[in-house]
Amino acid sequence: VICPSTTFYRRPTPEVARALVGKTLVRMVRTNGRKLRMAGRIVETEAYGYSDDPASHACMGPTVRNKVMFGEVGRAYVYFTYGSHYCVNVTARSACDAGGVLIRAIEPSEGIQAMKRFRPVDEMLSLTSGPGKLTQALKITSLLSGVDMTDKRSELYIESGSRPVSVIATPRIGITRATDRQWRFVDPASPYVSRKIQIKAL
DNA sequence: CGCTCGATATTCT
DNA sequence: GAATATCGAGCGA
Repeated sequence: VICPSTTFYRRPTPEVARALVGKTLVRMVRTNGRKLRMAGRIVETEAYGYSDDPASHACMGPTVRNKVMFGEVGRAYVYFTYGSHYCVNVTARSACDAGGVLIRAIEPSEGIQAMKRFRPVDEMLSLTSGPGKLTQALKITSLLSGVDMTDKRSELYIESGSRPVSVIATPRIGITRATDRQWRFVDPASPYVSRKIQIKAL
């Protein structure tokens, strides 16, 4: 098992977002000298980029919060929103400027008991089927912002996974600008996608 | 089931 | 002061 390198992330952000569907998100937690591994298959992503993307945190230029998006690719950009939720991105872009890929949902594969401890829920399907849910289940906070996700030694990283049979592009969710862009990428076979796939109006 | 609405704090205007 | 890359309780069908 290998980790996609910085080369993988040095491409147009929507292309990276699409390619990340099927990869494995890994979270290592150290507790009492023990290593605990939690992992899941990425089934939903969204691309955010560029100064010409009005929906992106980066569109107004670098600030204290978003500066990671302007740094090296393949790093974690974690932010806090709506007063109670964290969201995790991987930085990615082709050339200058900025960009990142929001990880919106994963399908749990390893360390499920641990995830349930960090995020107690009745329904298994509610464990990691959303950007704020999966960060809680994997114990991801802004303390992890900036970590190198191309490195196995990190507490949070991405491994190569299995290629999905198909990937569908839809408009992004929860934003008010640039809603026409098809920059959300979903594995339609997974029950863990955060919302039903929108059918195009005829 | 599906939809509406309120919580809550960090960030930027 | 306003907005926010969300979630879940509460309601009605």
